[in-house]
Amino acid sequence: MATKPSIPKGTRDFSPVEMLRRKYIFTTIEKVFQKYGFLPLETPAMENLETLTGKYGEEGDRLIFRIQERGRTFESGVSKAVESAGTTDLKALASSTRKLTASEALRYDLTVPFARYVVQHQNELVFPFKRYQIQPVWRADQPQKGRYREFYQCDADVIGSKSLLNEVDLCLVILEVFEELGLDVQVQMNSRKLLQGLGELWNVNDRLVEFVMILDKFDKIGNEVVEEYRKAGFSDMVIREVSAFLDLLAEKRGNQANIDDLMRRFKEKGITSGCEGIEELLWIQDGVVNARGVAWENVSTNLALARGLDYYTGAIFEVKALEGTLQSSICGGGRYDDLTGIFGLKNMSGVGISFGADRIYDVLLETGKFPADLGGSTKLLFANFGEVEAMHCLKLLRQVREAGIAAELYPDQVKMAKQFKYADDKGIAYVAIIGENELKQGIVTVKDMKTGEQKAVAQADLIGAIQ
RNA sequence: GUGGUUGUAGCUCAGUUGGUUAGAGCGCCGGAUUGUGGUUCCGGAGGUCGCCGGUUCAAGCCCGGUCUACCACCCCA
Repeated sequence: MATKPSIPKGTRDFSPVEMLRRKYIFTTIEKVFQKYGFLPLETPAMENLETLTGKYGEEGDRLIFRIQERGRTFESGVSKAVESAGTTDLKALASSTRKLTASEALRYDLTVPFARYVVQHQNELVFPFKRYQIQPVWRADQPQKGRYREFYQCDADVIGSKSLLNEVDLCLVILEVFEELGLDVQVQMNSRKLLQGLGELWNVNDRLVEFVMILDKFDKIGNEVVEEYRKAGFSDMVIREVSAFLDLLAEKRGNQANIDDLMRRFKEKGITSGCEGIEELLWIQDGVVNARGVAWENVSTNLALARGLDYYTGAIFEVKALEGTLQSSICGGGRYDDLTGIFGLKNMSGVGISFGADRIYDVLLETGKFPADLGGSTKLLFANFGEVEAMHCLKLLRQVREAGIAAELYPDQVKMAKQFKYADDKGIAYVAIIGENELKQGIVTVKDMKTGEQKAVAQADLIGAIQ
């Protein structure tokens, strides 16, 4: 017997009901993007491997799905590797074999392909270039709740402008999208410059990435990060400073006093990056408040926020749902000063955000926030009484459809119970009955499936009867 | 990639210290109702117990492996 069919791990099928909900999310996001002047872009599912490698850090490289090409089997890769390396040492061969068996890969995110696109088409684009992109991405990760190997990202980026107005605009996009979706969220901001300032302040810049990664765990494990710093071998001075800093943070996160104090210390020591970082964050916050007319307490600074991506250089954002049980972020983004530099185009600063549609879906489902009626279902079903009646219905069917009403004719002449059950299962609002009697009299019996009421109307009045 | 939990009908789950033919509810199909769904009543179908192997006279139950989903780490949307 054939084994049960299945799909690869971390991937999903989407049923019609699920698709209606997903489209609701996509169109909500897309409408906001368009309203802010972003234009659509699509790039291929696969990129050249070298376009992607080295852009997401060591861990990211491992999570890239490589495509094994025709005629480049693992065996041929191994033998070529042995040939060129002149060794049979397994470890030495592993990496070169991988390179020889794949030269293409599935996209890992939308930002890097976007950067590649900008560089390739720099002469045709109008800068600042604002694009949005809603497409699936793939990661060879270990699946978990809210973590898939194939999922959609909804990105909006502005490239070719250093203005912080772009950051403000993107914040407004985030707030508007979640407002439209009816979801309470917390938008957290931080700045790479500020984090670098901290590094200078405590003299840990030689290990800044490691330092920041541990700091990022603060939200999750709290003061245990102090222990992590100790384990990682940071000096007593650093540990003392950090833990005092964290105490302040826990007490009054994002508090003005906290930030003022930090600013004062940056100034004393002449740490310009730290000062800039703080000034920028305050400027962005002012802008958001100014635009909306009111302070928005759900936009806050989180000095312990980091984002793993190597390319962020300025402000960074992360959004978490305040409802539901999902702890991971549902939207993230930031400024990157030199993303296109690696592809040969210098001085192209950009800033972007990315919505995780699949996670947003999970949260909306869990919290019951999807609208009850997402449309998509037929409004009127013509019952089928046989060939003569069906032929007659086709005319009416066309009229109803021309009026913009989704309608269908049951394709088979089967007993009424079955046709009504079909209408019921599909959530069809009305059933039009034209049997022998109705045909003779030129009328149609219309049944309201919700109330069960039934009335006979002239066929010319059918459309009026179902609105 | 490392460690842990899990898997029985389409769905949610029972299944005793290993012991005849593996159960329930919901759903599905048929009938009561040859022009009426959602309610009611009657009947029916559907499972090599995730997959492969082992122990045993005997395995849904014990052991090993593997896959999936989930959880922690890592990282992230």
